[in-house]
Amino acid sequence: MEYNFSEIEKKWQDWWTANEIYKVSNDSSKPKYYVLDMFPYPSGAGLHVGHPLGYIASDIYARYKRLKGFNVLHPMGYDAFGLPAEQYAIEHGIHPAVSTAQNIQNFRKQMDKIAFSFDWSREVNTSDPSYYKWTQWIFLQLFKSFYNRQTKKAESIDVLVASFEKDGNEYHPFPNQNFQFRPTVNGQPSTGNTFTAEQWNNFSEKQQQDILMEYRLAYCGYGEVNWCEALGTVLANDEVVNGVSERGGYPVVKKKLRQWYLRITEYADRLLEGLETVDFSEAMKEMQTNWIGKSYGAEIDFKISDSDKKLRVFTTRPDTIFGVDFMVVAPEHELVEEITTPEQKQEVEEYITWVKSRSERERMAEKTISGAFTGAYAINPFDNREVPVYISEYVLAGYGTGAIMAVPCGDERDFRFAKHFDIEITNIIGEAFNGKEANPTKDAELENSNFLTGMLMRDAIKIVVEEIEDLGYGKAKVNYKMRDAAFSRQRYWGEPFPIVWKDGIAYPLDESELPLELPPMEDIKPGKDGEGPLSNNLNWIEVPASSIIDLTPNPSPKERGAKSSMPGYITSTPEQWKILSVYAKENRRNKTEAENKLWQELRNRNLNGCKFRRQHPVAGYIPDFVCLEKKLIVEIDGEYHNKEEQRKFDEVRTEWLKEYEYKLIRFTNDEVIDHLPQVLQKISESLIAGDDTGVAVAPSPLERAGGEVALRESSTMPGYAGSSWYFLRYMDPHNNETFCSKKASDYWNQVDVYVGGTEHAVGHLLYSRMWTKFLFDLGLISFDEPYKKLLNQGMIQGSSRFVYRVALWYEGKDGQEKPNFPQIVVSKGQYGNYKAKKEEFDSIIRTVVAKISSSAKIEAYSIYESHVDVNIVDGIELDIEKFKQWRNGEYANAIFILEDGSIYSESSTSKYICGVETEKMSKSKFNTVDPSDLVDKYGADTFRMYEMFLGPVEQSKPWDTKGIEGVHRFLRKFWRLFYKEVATAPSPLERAGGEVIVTNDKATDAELKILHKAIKKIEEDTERFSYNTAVSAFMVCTNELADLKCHKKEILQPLVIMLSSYAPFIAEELYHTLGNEGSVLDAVYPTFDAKYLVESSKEYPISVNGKLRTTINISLDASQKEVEEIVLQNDVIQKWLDGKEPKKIIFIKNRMVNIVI
RNA sequence: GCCCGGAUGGCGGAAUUGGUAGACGCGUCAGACUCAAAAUCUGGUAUCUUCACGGAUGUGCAGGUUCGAUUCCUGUUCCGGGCACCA
Repeated sequence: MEYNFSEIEKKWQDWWTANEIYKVSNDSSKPKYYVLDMFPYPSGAGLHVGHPLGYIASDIYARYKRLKGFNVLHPMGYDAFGLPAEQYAIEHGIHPAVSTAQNIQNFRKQMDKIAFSFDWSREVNTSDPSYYKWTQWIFLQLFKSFYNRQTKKAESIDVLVASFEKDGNEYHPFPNQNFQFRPTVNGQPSTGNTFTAEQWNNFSEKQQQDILMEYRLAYCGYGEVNWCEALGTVLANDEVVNGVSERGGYPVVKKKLRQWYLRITEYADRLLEGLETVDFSEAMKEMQTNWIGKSYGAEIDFKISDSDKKLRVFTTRPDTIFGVDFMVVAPEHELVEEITTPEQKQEVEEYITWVKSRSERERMAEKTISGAFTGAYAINPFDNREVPVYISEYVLAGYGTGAIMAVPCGDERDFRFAKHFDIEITNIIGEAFNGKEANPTKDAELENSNFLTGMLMRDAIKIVVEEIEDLGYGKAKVNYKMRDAAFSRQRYWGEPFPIVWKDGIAYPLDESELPLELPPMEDIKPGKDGEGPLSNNLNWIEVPASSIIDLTPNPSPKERGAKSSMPGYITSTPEQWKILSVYAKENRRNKTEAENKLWQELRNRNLNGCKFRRQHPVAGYIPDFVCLEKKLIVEIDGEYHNKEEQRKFDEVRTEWLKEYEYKLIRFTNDEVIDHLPQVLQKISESLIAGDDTGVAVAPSPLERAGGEVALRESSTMPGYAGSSWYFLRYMDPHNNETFCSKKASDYWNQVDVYVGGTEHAVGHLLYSRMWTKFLFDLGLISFDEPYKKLLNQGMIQGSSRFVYRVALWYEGKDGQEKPNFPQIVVSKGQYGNYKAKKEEFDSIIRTVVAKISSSAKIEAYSIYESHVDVNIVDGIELDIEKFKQWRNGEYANAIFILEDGSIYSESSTSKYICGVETEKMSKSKFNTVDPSDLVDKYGADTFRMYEMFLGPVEQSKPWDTKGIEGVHRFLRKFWRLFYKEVATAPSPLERAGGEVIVTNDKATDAELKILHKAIKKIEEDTERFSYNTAVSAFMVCTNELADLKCHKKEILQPLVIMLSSYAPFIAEELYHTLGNEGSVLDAVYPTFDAKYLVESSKEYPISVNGKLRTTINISLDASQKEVEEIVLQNDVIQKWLDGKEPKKIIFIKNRMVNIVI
């Protein structure tokens, strides 16, 4: 029988689904194992071959662990909030919920083909209210908590309030030392950053709340963002290029906006300590450590000359205090304005304006020195030396105190700055400084340094710090590079904050009001003054103030009878139409029985003379039937609608259509088929009612509240909110009482293996580690690190293919390309000639042009590289016929100059060779490969094994489809160990007569050796995620068994079981071929027995002076002396010794022998 | 600019602890089967040199440590990832 993968894969996929083979219980006597993939963002582009790499790796491991007797949790879901969907909505008018639902369906379809052992009953989606209810809930806990530095954990804010009431903030100073606390009590300004219990009790509510905000783990503050006025929106650093927006090229400036933050800095030390308890790569730990950036140093205050102001700097090198030649302050530092002298004012302001347009990335990456002198001088507290104060972009406001003391002899940037501004450099390290470049050493002896002179810098640090503290010039300080995490986005498509503002105070919603659902909005555009799009939705954003005080639930938009400011159109915009009409056409083709039945009645104005349209786009939706005049939509719920996610989708749709003042009625499939007359009656009634059923407009909240209105937070949460805790939700995905029951999290505990890319090294991984620690502090879970082990998967890069297009210019055409002239493309080798042997190539082009037109004369020509779809290139050879059809026949009439310089015709023997380059995989580069295409062609098993065979999981590598055949051949060869194949038969049909050839004969030692060698290798490799070598071990052992013509069940069954984690379909089929009942997933992993691999001798490599000269077979029992004798007698060695005595003979048992002469 | 990775035949890669560099697969060449093609099977395939045996060179580049280095150290080049609103 032939290995018919499509039949086999369909068969077992259905069988597994029917038997719910992947369903995992929280209740099992087996030990647990949790294998998790990083959340995918369901992008519109669908999966490409890079995505499944990690999923296959984790799937193999999950299946392997199951065979090893574990209860394995291996879930999948979607990180579905995000900017791309919102951007798509803005550009195409398709609601994010809709495009996201479509994308998810597409992802799921693609994933299902690859046979992942995901327990889909646990699927989560961060944009689903039943999920983000708990994201909001955790946010509220963060909001209601502070970090108690005494107990080193998060605690309820009530604890803090109680402490304030009793002792003021004596025991809990403000976490942010830069915070300037200046409330007035009874008209008197307070001093310092402390307040007493009495003061606290006398503060107004607003004052108290402002103070508490300084402690909350989720708090609202102000932060600088890249603001683009023209787009009315905030931009990411990489969306800003040279001071203008990447999209549109509009100016971008820094702007302070109100932002929510997570006080992750409070967890900095614990995040560092935690790294010691987890199994992450050293590189990963290093990246996180560097990100947190803990450094020890000192804060020193410098007085400003002729002023009462002080400039506070942070330095890690207080030992260089006598080498300070100038100060540099961040341009946005609040002191700048106060200390700048009138003469310098203009220069400073101009510089600040310029810096405002620079992204932080640009500022850090900039090599060119820039800055401006403020005109002010700072006084070194130790020697009273006055040094100039500059501003420069290389000092960032957010790091340290936003000001540095510059020591040009010890710091490279300071040195370059000094050179640029001609500042005299003080040398405090003698010969260690050569005057040409700074020397950042800590090991030089200090000179010119007052009381430190003669000391080693390293030792001086401690002494200066003590001195600084004693003299009151400053204090020792631990600094972190990490900043609090900005937690709000001025976007629509994210979790709404469960916060209501009134008189500048943030009130949390009552937990019973969660989830606070994202309201449907038709037009997603930025709000005013940097507010999020939600601020435009007055019906949602405005809340009666009374609802805060008594915490009564707010009426839903539905209850309020939302009415939007709808634009006039009743059907889709041209843009929407363009996209949706394709789907609509598809839907019309694939009509169901019910749809057809109803359509026959509705068409031709059968019902009240109203015209119905079928699958006609309305806004961003395609209703089954719509009567545009009466604004009535009729939907039929087929099987398709029974799915959970589809229902959600439908709810959104209904909500939306209401906004358009459409009415929607819905029937089930069965109703239409079995009760058509009743259905028609109902539609008819709705049509009549439709005449006067305008949506009632309820009074606005403002009216109801009698003018007392509070506002919801208009920002939404960032992408990492939902993904910071999702691993917990999988444990208990349907729980309506809590985010995850303690019982479930106690059972599943930490994620044992977490698979994902290094691009998440410092973002997602740090945030989710912090959330875990927080939930642990509150006692909600019993572990404080989410991921026990991390496996980093490499990226799969695209392998782009190029054709070389000749652009011709003709005489008299003014540098214009002649229209209607066939395209000319040249093969890669000829493109090489164009560069190397121009004359030879010129004559080819002339010949070609002459052939096309005798009159055309070329003035000049040049050649451009142009991406071509990798899927129509076989390796590097272009499929010319497919290429001619590509992109609607853009190249249909093209002339191809082949590798040998000839012109392509049907009888050509030469080929068209494409250029190759490794680039990021992206649609615009035509180098994406859809896994589904490969699965269709070779089967999921082949695809899975090939992805693993490409190379180590951790390593990035370019994708090349070419090698997949080899893996496919291996699976067929493996198949032939079980089934006889008449290879010489002329057709597959005739070859299919082969029968099962597995025998129950006793295996020979040689066969057992092959088997156990494979068990050892494959088990070890699987255990350490070295899948490429494991696949290779399968190949080796299959080749060896085929050579021995071994068809014994004793040998084959263990192999099938091992193979099942890599190629589950073929393994399941062959497992049944061997006569087993049940699924191979529940088989037991074979046990390795070392006794089959015992060797008595080894073919030793013999080197002379480290160079291999020969090999000799020597018994493994031989002693060094015996080995020396054997080796020295060997002819080859004799020759190399050339009569000399060896100085030394190195013998390492079971390894090698080396003779040193 | 800063932090983290990576670099081995024509290609993807192997060498797990410093011990036979190139396993396995692709590609390619030759052969078998076939009227032919496909499929399948067998064998060769780092480079240079040699009729051959063999020899020399070779793991981005330049050094170093070692009896011995793809592996350890120093420097350096190029490529990839991250740098806080892409996820």
